[in-house]
Amino acid sequence: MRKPYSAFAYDANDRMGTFFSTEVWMAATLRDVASLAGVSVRSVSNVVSGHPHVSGDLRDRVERAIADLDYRPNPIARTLRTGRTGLLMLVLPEIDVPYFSGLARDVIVAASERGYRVMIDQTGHDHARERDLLRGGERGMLVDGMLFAPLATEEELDGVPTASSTPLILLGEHRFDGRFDHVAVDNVRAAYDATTHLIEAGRTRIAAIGAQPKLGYTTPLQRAAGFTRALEAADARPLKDRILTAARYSRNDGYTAARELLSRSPRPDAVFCFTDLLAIGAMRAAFDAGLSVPEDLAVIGIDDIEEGRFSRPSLSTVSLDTPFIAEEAVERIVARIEHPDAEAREIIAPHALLPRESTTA
Amino acid sequence: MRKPYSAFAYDANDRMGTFFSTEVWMAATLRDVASLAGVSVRSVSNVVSGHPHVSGDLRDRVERAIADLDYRPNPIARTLRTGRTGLLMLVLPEIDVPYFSGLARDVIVAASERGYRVMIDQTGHDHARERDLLRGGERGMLVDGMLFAPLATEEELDGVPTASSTPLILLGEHRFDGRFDHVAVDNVRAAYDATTHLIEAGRTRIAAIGAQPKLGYTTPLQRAAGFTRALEAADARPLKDRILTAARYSRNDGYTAARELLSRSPRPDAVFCFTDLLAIGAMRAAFDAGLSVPEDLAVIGIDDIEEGRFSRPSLSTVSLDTPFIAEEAVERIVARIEHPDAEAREIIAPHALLPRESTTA
DNA sequence: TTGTAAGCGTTATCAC
DNA sequence: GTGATAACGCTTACAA
Repeated sequence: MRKPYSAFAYDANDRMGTFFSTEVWMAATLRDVASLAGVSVRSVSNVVSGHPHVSGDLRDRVERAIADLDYRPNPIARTLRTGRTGLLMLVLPEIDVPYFSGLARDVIVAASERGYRVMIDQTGHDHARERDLLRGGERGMLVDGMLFAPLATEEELDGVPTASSTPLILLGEHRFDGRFDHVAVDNVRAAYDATTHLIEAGRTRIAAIGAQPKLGYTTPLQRAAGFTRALEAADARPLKDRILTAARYSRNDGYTAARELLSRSPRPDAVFCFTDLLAIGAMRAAFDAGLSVPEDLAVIGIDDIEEGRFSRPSLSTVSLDTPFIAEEAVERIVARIEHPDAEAREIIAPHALLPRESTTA
Repeated sequence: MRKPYSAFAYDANDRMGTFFSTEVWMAATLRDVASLAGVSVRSVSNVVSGHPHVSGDLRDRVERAIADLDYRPNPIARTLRTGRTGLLMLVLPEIDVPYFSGLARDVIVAASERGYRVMIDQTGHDHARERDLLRGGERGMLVDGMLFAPLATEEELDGVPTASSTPLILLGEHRFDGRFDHVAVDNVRAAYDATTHLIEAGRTRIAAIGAQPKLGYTTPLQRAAGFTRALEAADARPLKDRILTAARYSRNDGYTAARELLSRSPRPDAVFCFTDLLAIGAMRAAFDAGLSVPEDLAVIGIDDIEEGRFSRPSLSTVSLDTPFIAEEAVERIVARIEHPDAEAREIIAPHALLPRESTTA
């Protein structure tokens, strides 16, 4: 039974009265439950919030009233009072990039295990938006904590008020300055491992795709560094202009860059793509140019998206363990919400080289 | 400048006093702004909410105070008062299924253009969860409206209180009973078109993948119906057990089902998959069996996910126009939030056959 | 153990 | 046009 409400016979202090035939239904409140059960709001609140000190008889009466009225606590009112929303915000560039949708999935699951729900914010590479989010714009008050995954520049991270603002966890970047909790990926090492794999497969003319045209994003810089370092370590003869840019890390950007690459002479015999999506595009470009992978061109990416396990050939890659990242990030943010002054920590997520057909067939 | 707060010298009614050296900072409230500007809270609220009746001088004073205090309105308090959260909830089975992450992306964009933000709820095929969401569980009060995309059964949709509950838009199903707004896909027709395309390509032993093992989900039933109808219309000789089940619409389910299919004799020469993801898996199964697509097996899906445009061969499919669906769904939900009693409408999203290499090379 | 009442930060209803 | 003040529905001292 839900409580009826009629405009001309409504009394805020005694809404339980008679049954009116009307179309408007009001949600029951604590006070309605209290007055139906003949107890105080305090007691009802105790029952609802699972407070320990309630006698069995009273609890029964209250629970019956709750069922009768189909009462559900209003989360907004509760939040205004307690300051806790039970909401986490996950900020990422684009939800439909497989790596990020996979991460989102894992974050949602991990959060729900700890009683939190997740709002997703797509920045769409909008820097003003990212900065606003970091400074805790209007939205800040709506969420208990933020998981921040976009490709951010170091400058962007500076000037973020560290105390006072919404608890924040950085995801994926590597540089750690002690201000924010940080679940990182060892990008330099991941790129190093991928490149070394190409070298060990006997490739000698190795290029890369994924540098950013102008902005100082940390991730691409680190992956480029790992690439270069691996070539130096192997004493490989450097290709001219060996790192191509890709603005968006889309399949199409990989396609375009690879086509450019394949028109060169001498043609590269291997390409390390900063993400799997770029690699997928690169492989397609090779086929369209009449080449075969890996015979003419070995291709490797980073991310281990499922698409690469089913592509033809299957895509060699470096797996980034998103379940670990998600799990750890949620655990950290929950800890920080409870202890805002705890020291910031950095956690490095494991990664693993996964050789598949695109480099080893 | 942000307002300082000190435990031993704090006065709720005059928090502007002196500057204390302390670590705890409180967010400024309307009253702080009012007292700094020397006006009433009412006037500040007017300015903040863009109310028309405010004199220029007063507005200036208030705006300066807002800037000085770095004041941001508290969305929770505003919500408690107005009943509007500015939040939409998008319910879907799994965010990392490309079709749904694409839809989510488009919904988030469309919502943000209308001043709404989006919470995503992953049901993970949990029926109890879906039902609870539909009945407006605790979460209901947190959002202004719900966009419901999971594969729901008809029984599930019955027993949902239609008035009184959170505004609801159904996405993707076809049956329309006039109770809920509905942005639908003509699943029967889409499946019919895909199947007819295979027939016209000269295929004679056509199978399908994607029926659900037991539950009465609407979408698979409709796609199966379209498939059958197309074969009947063409007077094609039916294959025995021609529709295989796939519990989750994953690449792997497509792979498994296709492998079963390809071991039969006579072997099918074409397969219609209820989704692109199943089709991707089916293609890989064909390659692993030493067959080629489309020569030995033509493959077509539904969804038009980007992955299919880059796969080898590229995947023939039926495009579902998610931007249209998202746009329309958000427009409908916003309209319904504003006019709860408006008559429920059904909108059919367009679809289009996209023949590609997997059926026509 | 349970009741009373004071806010949480807004918006909206009254007066002026 | 602007100023006091009462809600919105909940949690939680403080009392009993």
